[in-house]
Amino acid sequence: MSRKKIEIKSIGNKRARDSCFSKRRTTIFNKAKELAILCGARVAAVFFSPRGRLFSFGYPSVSAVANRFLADHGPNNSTVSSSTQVEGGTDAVIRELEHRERELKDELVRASSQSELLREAKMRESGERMMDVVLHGRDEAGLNDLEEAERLLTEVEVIIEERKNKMLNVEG
Amino acid sequence: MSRKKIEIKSIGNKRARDSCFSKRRTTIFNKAKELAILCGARVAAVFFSPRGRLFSFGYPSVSAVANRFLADHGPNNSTVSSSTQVEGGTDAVIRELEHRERELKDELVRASSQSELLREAKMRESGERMMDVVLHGRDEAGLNDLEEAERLLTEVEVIIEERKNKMLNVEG
DNA sequence: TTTGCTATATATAACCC
DNA sequence: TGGGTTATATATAGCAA
Repeated sequence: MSRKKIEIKSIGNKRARDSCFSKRRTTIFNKAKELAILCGARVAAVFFSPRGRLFSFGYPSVSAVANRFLADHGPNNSTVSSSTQVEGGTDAVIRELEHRERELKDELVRASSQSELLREAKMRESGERMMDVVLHGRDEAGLNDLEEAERLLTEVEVIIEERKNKMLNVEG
Repeated sequence: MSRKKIEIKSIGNKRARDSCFSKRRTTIFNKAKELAILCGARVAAVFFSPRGRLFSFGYPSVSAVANRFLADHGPNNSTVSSSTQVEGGTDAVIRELEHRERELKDELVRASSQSELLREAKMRESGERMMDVVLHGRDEAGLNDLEEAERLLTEVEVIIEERKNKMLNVEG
C-alpha cells in the first residue's frame, strides 16, 4: 500500500506478518478511538495475533461495550447480526443498560472519594474473591458474586485506563 | 483529514457525525478484515453508533473470537451470537451461522480438554501481577504491564459474563 | 443511513534498527 | 516485538445527492 500495493492474502514471511499485524493493529485501535471520540460511539475490539496473543481495545472500556453487546445477544436472544447491518431495536434494553452504566459510574465516583487505603483493602479482598470465583467456578457463586466481580472489573479497568492515559500524555 | 484536518473531539453537527460514523466504521471493519486475512489473526469488533445501533464484525465471526477467550482461559462454552458477511440476513444466512457455530463449539471442546491446572496456574499468576500493578501503581509499570492487565481483565470479564448467562439460563 | 466527488491527510510496504 | 524512514496507496472532510 505504499512502495507497492499488496494483495489481501496471507503473508507467508513470518517476520513481515508479525510486523504487519503490530502496525495495523495499532492503527485500527487508534482509529477506533477516534471514531468513539468523534462520534460519541462506544467501541470494543478484540484481536488475536498470529502467534495467539490477545490484544483488546475499548472505549470507554471493553467491558462496558461487551456488557451491552451481550445484553442484546444474550442466551435467550437468538438474533443474528451481519457485519454491516443489524436488526432493530430493543430500545428498552438499551435504556436499561445505560441506566445501569450510569449507576456504575456513580458508584465509581463514590469509590474514588474514599480513602486510598480503604479502597485498596476492599479491592484486594474483592480481587481475591473474584479470582477465586473465576478460577474455581464454584457453583455456589451466585449472581451477586459475579456481579460484584464485574463491578470490580469495571473499576480496575477504569484505573488502568487512567494510568495509561496519564502515561501516554507524559510520553506524547 | 482531507480538505481540512480536524481535531479529534466530538462532532457537534448531527448529520456530519452520523456520516462520519458510517464511513469510518466501514473503513475500520474493512481494515480489521484485511488484518485477519493478511496476518491470520482472529478479530472481533463491536461498535455502537451515536444513535445506539449495534454494528459488529468478526473474522471468522464474533462468537469464534469471543469463544476463544474461553477456550484459552476457562472451562466454559456458550453462545454469544454471531455476525458475518454482509447483506440482508435471511434464514439461509442464519442456518449457515448456526452450522459454523456448531463447528466452532466442537473445536472448543477439543481445546478445552487441555490441562485445566496449567491454565489456572497461568491465570492466577497473571491475576496476582495485575492486582499488584493496579493497587501499588508502581511507576515502573509500563504500558505493557497495563495493557497486559487490560487483556486479563477482558478475559476475566468474558468468563464472568458467560457464567452469569449460564446461570440465568438455568434459573430462568 | 449511505454514496460519489476530490483535494489533502494518513497509513503503510519495504527497508533499516 | 516495536520504532524509524520514504515513496506510494488509502482514507476521508466537506458537499451534494
